[in-house]
Amino acid sequence: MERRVIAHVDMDAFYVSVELQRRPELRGLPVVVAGTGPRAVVTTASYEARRYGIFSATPAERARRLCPEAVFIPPDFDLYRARSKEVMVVLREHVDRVEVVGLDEAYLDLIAFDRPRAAARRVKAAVRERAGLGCSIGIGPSKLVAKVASDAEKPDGFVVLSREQACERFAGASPGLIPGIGPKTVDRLRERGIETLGQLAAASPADLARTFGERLGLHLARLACFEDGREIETVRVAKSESRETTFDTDLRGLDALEPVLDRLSAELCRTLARQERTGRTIGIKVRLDDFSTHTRAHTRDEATNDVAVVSSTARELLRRFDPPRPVRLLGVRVAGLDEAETGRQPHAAAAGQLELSM
DNA sequence: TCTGGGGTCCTAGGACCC
DNA sequence: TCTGGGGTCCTAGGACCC
Repeated sequence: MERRVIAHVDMDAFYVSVELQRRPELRGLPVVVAGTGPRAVVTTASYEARRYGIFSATPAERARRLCPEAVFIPPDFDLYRARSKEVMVVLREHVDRVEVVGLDEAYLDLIAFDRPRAAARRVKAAVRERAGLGCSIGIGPSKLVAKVASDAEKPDGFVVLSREQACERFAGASPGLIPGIGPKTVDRLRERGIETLGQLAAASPADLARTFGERLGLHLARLACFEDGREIETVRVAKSESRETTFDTDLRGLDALEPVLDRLSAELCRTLARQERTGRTIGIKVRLDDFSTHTRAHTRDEATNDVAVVSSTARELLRRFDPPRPVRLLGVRVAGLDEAETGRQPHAAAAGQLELSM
């Protein structure tokens, strides 16, 4: 494989840092960006707040109990999006090939630089100077090593690792350190006596394949050795777009749910229309009070972003699902966005029905 | 103390085609 | 009466990421 030099830039406590720029008097205090409703969760916590055990996805109610003195700020995503764009502009001024990941992360292809480390230092300084924001940077031969390196010493980190150094440095860490190995997989690994990355790296790939399936098993074996061949993708095109909402208290019955479905459909279609995108698959998502999540979808022959079509399809899917318990979350999704400009031919079966009905 | 919103990718099974 | 192999498309659920 080609030699590669990749940097991962991770903004430090991005949303909180942006908020602190307009409220500098809060610097050094526990600050939490979180929604206001009874079911809100923490979006970002300042490093001071993290010392109280408050992290992303902590329920806001719990965060308040953990640290009553903390300052709570409702999220302002329009602002974060705007500031994110500024940061990405700075990155692109320094590096040709940039892959943006969400609002606060990016991969940089540094292969063209004689001195990639110096280039990354310049990027870090420029982000601070131009945007007034701190970031952590990791550099490695793959996205995986770069990402883990950027996480290793944040905030304000700067870590360069070879694949071998990454293996050595994190051999004692939980497999959950690796992006892609989540809580469920960590549990399953622990059940098999694997508690560290070193143990995972030492496990036989054949054994892993037997327990986790061919694909996932071999994938885990590779991840444990920090082997990762993913390339930097400078353009990403969304394949689906959705709107969803969690109710402050559970809703029951179609009469209560359908107006919400209509509102979500309208918002979604407005966005799609503005971007001149259409999709063939219309779906709904329903989370019940027991937190079970159900999806239903219908794929049409023609792509659409027509609110009348999306709304009525979503209503029909909901009517057919007929939620058997109180509903906590409702969502609408349009997928298969603009996959082929021309649209597809109807299925033979569907075409047959059309003929019959004509 | 229950657990947001917006995404991606994978799997498994069924329908259907050649 | 017993019945292929490969491929695509679609749906539903689940794991995971930021």
